[in-house]
Amino acid sequence: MISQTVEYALRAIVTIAQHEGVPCTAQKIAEITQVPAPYLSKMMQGMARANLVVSKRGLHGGFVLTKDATETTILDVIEAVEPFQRIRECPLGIGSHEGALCPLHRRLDNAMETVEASFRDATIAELLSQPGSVSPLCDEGQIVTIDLASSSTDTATKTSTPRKPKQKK
Amino acid sequence: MISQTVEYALRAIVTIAQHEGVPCTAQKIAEITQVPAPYLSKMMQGMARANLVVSKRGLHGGFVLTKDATETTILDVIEAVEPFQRIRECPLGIGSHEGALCPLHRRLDNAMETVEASFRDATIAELLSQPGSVSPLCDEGQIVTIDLASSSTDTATKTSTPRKPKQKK
DNA sequence: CGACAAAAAGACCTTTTTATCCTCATTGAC
DNA sequence: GTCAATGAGGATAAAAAGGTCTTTTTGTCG
Repeated sequence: MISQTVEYALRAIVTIAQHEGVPCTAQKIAEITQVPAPYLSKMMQGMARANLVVSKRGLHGGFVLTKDATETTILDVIEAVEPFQRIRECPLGIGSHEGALCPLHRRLDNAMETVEASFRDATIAELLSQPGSVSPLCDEGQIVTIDLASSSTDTATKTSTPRKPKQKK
Repeated sequence: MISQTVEYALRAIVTIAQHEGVPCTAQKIAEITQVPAPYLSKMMQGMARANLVVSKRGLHGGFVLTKDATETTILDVIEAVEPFQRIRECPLGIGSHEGALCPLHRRLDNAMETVEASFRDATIAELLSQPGSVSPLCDEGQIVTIDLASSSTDTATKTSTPRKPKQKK
């Protein structure tokens, strides 16, 4: 129901949001979110075009949120990578009055409306670490961050370390 | 959000339900629902396997609902053609406790849960013609039915698809 | 300035979904 | 029993989604 691409995009945005202000390279985001790096790159282009993120080239470049995490919604992200499709008129060409859908399509569209509303209502900020909750992107207790020091080889020692839901940098 | 296949399947089921008890051939259903005939055939096989419909071969054969339209839900139809996918565990392998999703995936799954519930709650019967409502499958006021009388020779306004002479063996 | 790091862009490949075709098996009417 | 209508099923094809690779552009830093 939610496409792979949308899933990827949301993971990426959450990751960027977690690093508030510090540019994340496509490579790093890909590692953290486990999204194929070249594909993520491509997606990020779309998100940049949609003005969700700003890209900075060159050394210490990467992606940063354009707006605050409280001002970007899940729906924004979805729309950026593939338009959310509501049913606005009858899929069969016949008898199409604007806004007058048959019971079937009305039902389907109602469900979509609910989802759309739910996603429009959810900001990225709400998806970040919250007290008493599991951390974003599912790593129990520990937030996966970019280790700016160790740049090349090893990736984030993912030891099942103490649960400390505190966003460190 | 709703795949083409699901959309087709629902149109087909509604059409069959409208003809309460009278078998509908794949050909007829395809015409009414504007679904590619061979593709619809394939789908119907799946629905028959899922026990939503019973197929009858031979002359005057076709498809009929297995149960009453009040006992089949939209969700049943969806499940028949492609399983409804909830998020049960973290898509990233890490830190997966059962039932403990991160805020992102919890949000997404919540939306899915709502949709699932909505579809489980909606029976096919509710999608049929209702007083004061637009008719099923969007044809304003008029229900599209199979014309049983004119079966053999050329029938109504068909979209540039002349009946091709079946090659005999 | 020149070397290097990073995103942008676009060509290409793979898998899944959607759609078609053709032959066989079944069934009811006569 | 014969025959024509009808679904079943497999093989194939076209289109879309998902994914990879290479080159170009743009920026930072020494």
